[in-house]
Amino acid sequence: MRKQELAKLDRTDLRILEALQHNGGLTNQQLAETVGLSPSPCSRRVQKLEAAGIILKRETVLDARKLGLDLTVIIQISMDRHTPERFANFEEKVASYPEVQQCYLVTGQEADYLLKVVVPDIDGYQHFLLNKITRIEGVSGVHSSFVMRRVVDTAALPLNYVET
Amino acid sequence: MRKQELAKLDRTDLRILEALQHNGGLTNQQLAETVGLSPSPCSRRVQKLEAAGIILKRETVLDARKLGLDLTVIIQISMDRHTPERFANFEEKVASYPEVQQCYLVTGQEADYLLKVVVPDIDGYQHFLLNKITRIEGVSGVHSSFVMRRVVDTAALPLNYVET
DNA sequence: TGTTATTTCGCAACATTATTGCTTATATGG
DNA sequence: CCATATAAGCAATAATGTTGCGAAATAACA
Repeated sequence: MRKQELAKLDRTDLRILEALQHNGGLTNQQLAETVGLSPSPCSRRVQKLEAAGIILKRETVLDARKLGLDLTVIIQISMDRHTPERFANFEEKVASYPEVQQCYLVTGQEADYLLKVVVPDIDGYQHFLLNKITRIEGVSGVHSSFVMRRVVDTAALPLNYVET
Repeated sequence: MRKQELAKLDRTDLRILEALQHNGGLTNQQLAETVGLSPSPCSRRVQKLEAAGIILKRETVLDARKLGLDLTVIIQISMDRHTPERFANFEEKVASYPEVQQCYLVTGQEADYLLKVVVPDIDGYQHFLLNKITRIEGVSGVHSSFVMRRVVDTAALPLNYVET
């Protein structure tokens, strides 16, 4: 995995990305006005950013509470054997569970994987843990932290670090 | 904070939400075809879902690597005193840092807060930690886990649990 | 610094898409 | 089984996105 080639972006591109990060529902006209451009070059820039893969995808964020999904859990998982096969199998299983919003392979002695899962309630979580996670081969340790308050939750990146 | 009143949604609403979750860039026409509806009732349903707050917002997801943001870190933070003032101050500070994508107040003895932050590299992380996080009053313990691989990363909720 | 080449802009025309009014159909409840 | 309410589809309208092209600005080079 070679070092990613950085695209050359000017301030206008960054302003576009910044605006879209926080409000993906903006129309091209609104976006154009926000960044001080007429609609046509604005649209062309967005197309370029999509073609370059800098804009990965659009997501629609739903209200979990209003859908009866009241429990979010952060799970730390450790594996007994660190073989590529175990890891591949674990990742494949985990990726197939709709409850899993995030799964990262991380450094650290306490855990190999960090997961964020969403379920309706404790019962649902117990079921998920016992019937799905702990049944995956190689899972040796599980530690759960329950989310009490969501202070920050966004996909927005710190674009202030990006060179122009 | 009383129990959230669940909206009554039929299968069509759920199909709309499911489609939009994974592809917020769908046009209303594409969405209508996906869920087997003509464009007008489809548009009206989406408007209702937005008005009801079930659709919270649209986000545009960017490629961190292509922007030179190569390091994602999960930070566990513990506080020395669990007073509301300390917590409020911490949360206010944390919410103002663009590097912070997520911050949750969680249960557990190891940590009070779990953060996910994005920075360009180790240097940037060190700077963030020393000049921002550890300077917040009350922060007594910090443990960092570095993300090596992103297995799953989505905002999509498990709508299979939602009653129709 | 003058000149050329390249890029990006904005206008206007065109194409596509979203939205609204209204009628018809489909459920719901008495 | 009829009355009422809810949602669907069609067609017209409104709004929005997109493209070609000439002008302007910017950058590159002599």
